[in-house]
Amino acid sequence: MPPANYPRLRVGEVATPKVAVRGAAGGAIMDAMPELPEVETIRRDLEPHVVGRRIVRTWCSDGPRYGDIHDAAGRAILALRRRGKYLLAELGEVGTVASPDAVSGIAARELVIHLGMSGRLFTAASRPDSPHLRAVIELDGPEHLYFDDMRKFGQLLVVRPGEYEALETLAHMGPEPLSADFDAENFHRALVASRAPVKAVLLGQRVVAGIGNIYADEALFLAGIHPGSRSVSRPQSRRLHAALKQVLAEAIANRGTSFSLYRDGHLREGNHYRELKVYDREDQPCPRCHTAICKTRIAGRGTHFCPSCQKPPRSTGNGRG
DNA sequence: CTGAGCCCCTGGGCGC
DNA sequence: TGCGCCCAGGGGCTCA
Repeated sequence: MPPANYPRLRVGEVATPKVAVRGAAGGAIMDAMPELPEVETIRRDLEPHVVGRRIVRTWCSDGPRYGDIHDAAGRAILALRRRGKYLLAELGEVGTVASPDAVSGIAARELVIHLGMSGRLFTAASRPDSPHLRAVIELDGPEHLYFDDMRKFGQLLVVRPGEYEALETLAHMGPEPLSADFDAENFHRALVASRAPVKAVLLGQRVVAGIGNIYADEALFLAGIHPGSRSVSRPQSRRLHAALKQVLAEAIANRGTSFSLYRDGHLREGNHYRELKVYDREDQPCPRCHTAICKTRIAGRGTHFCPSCQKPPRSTGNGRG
């Protein structure tokens, strides 16, 4: 069963990153962890509802992660962008009209939003009845923007555009994996330069942006690379480069992993959840070779891989010694 | 500087 | 049946 007291979305709300999903192995409920595809899905859903609107006022619950958004009041939302797992709402000067000219203008502030593990960002006509509501951004339209976050790992912050001193990860974010900036040769060089397990490099956000635990496991499986490998060959890094693009693009097309909703007492699986090859599939047969999927712990995270398709490197990481 | 590991936080699952 | 421990994880932080 999903959390009984977790607020159900009302009709008209959009994009829920936090939903209940049936674990394929044990029937366990797991959270939808917002990674790049989930955040991008939310961005696309919210964009037509918030861009061009003015922020009338804001409210935040107490806590170090939700303060400092009151400077957003009085500003128009010029654009809603995404960087890695962060949402960036570009805000205009106080009092300026959200005209098409203003929308194309230069932002005066940025509202930075990170959903953490359980954050939900959605628009609604009225304040949702939730014990985990952390922030309200009232707009000059029929709907307001709400941030709900059960586990309090999310973050809201208003900064001057591009000034991310308080956000170390965002300040040092690597290239967007689905953009031309994500260069295969640079990616290979970065992997070779690090002595950390390849999965830890993917999760680090500095070499490539937006990769979380699910898509790290999926991409490494697709590329046939052991997640604990500390050295990758050029062919391997090229496969991983392509696998990351493929996995993320497919997940976006499916509106992200774990987007099932709890309705009328029934659980429905998310669109991309059923496409997962290794994540949360411990002891189930590998879709490629039918070997049982293994689960271990790498970089402090649960890590799933096929021990047959993703063999650990012997010495140099290149099968040819 | 870099990698490893802990911590934050909450609720579901499960062991005793 | 009920209590309480353990787990999940993104990113910030500390320590070696």
